[in-house]
Amino acid sequence: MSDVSTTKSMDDIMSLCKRRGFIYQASEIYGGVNGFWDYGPLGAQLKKNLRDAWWQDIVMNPCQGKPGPKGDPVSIVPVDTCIIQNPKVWEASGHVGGFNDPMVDCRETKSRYRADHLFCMGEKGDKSGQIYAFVENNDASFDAALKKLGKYKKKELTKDDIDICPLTDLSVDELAITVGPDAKEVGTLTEPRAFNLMFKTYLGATATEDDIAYLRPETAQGIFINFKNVVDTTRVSVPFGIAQTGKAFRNEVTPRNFTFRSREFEQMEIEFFCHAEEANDWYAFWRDWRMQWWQEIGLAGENLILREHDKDELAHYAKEGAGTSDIEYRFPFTAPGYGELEGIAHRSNYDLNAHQNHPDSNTKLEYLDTTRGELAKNGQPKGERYLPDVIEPSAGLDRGVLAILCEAYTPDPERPSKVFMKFHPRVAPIKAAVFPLVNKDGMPEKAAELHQLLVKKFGHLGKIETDPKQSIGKRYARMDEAGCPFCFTIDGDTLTDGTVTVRDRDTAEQKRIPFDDVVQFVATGLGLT
RNA sequence: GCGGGUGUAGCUCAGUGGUAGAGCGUCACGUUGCCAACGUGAAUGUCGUCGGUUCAAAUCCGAUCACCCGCUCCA
Repeated sequence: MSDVSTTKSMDDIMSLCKRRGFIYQASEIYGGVNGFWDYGPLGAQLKKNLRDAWWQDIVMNPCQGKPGPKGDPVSIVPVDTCIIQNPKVWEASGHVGGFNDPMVDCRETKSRYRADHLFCMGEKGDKSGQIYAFVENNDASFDAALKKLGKYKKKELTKDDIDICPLTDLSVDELAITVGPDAKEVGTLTEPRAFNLMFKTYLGATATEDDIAYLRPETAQGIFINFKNVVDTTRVSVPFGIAQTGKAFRNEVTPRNFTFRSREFEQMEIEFFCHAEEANDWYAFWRDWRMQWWQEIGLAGENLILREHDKDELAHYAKEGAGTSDIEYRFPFTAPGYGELEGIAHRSNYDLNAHQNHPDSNTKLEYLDTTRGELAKNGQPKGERYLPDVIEPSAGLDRGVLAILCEAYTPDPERPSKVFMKFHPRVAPIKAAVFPLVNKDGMPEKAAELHQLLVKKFGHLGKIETDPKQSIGKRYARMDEAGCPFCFTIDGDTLTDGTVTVRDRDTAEQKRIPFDDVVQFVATGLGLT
């Protein structure tokens, strides 16, 4: 395998992220806090640029003008919903149940099981003998437990000779005489412990159990609960999408792999609503276009893949739909495997249905589609009421940033910095740099002039750097590590013949262009023309 | 949550019981004419944290926190 990702060291990338101000450990001066990361000056701009690129290509100019499956323009509107919502939102969505799975650990085999997936067996009528646990719906596990029980009892046992009960029904004393699946010793299973993946907080100052609220574990539900508002107040019609970016929070059991699995993270989500008949086409459309988008933003190589989920790994809401695809990136820490950047899920009408049917919501969420239904006497369709299906392209912004950092990291022993960050110009935090060759003879003044010009023109897209100090090579090297695509150098000739040197980050090659062409050069380089 | 590893300057790391170091980076001044040039000078650390052993701890012991790896988990 010749891919570069396996030769890149995550330690080196993390070290550069710290050294150059991309990403810091959160609360570092207090020893850090597990699962949280702060973005430094370059990282914050990089992240904003990625978010802005998404916003531009999803909300402002959906799919860059690419028409949908039927040839119509893609319609998307934005929202910005709260991190804290009525807790009933999370009951309806299934998060309050699903995010509270109790787990059991085995001290002997170091295995962990979902407590509700474990069952145990003992000989009929024997209240004191050892109990043997096995994994639900796992014949091998069941047979092994039965065999161990038989060996313990020193007789052949069959299914008819045993009692079975859920592990969660066992008392502490019974757990102490239980042998775990795959275990040899008795009493190695821990008591079931709840792993609450949602962050809790309390509304109001009294902080009683009645005031519990949750930080959202995904931004999607904020969109679903506003579906009716958007339909009622905006001139949208199905098919259309609602998009938002924002923070979400999950109390991950094991935050790991730099920012890849953080407890606080930012999502970029679209919920695209369409008629069930068209859902499969829209699913394929979004899946392919989102893949193309990540490629265009700089993840063009073989480290990016589109992977269709197997049936057995589909989430509960996706069972009925066309499926789920992941756009995955081969990170240094996952190689040769991949880690998820974005999931495109066909959620059918699971979420709208759940909210409509929650006993306390009491709101009809059905959409009246006036383009469907039988024709009335006047020749107009009578309309059809339905809960739209949903295609959900849900991307992790922090994961996108991390993938871009990993992809951009390019070792190059030939250059002074030994490494440069090959960001796509669109996401590069520093768009251009202007340097006087030396800090005298009118060059700094000329450089300041060009710098101001570029700031005025491109400053809204990212940082325009300038620096009159130290040697030119040192300044180039710094820009290499920051991933600045273009450096313009003012020298003596600039003052006489009106040209500047432009240095290309990726090739380190230099050429002279007229001072007056610099703005156009940058515009072209950033893909603005 | 389990097991293993790591933790010393911004980064990479040396330092195995006796006055905290190096390289690079950063900053200042000078110099400098296209790839971390050079000269001079400077700043930066409760050696992750807390406790213990000791006349004496970066060093030994314990706990704890964070990160990395393997499990586990992952809407």
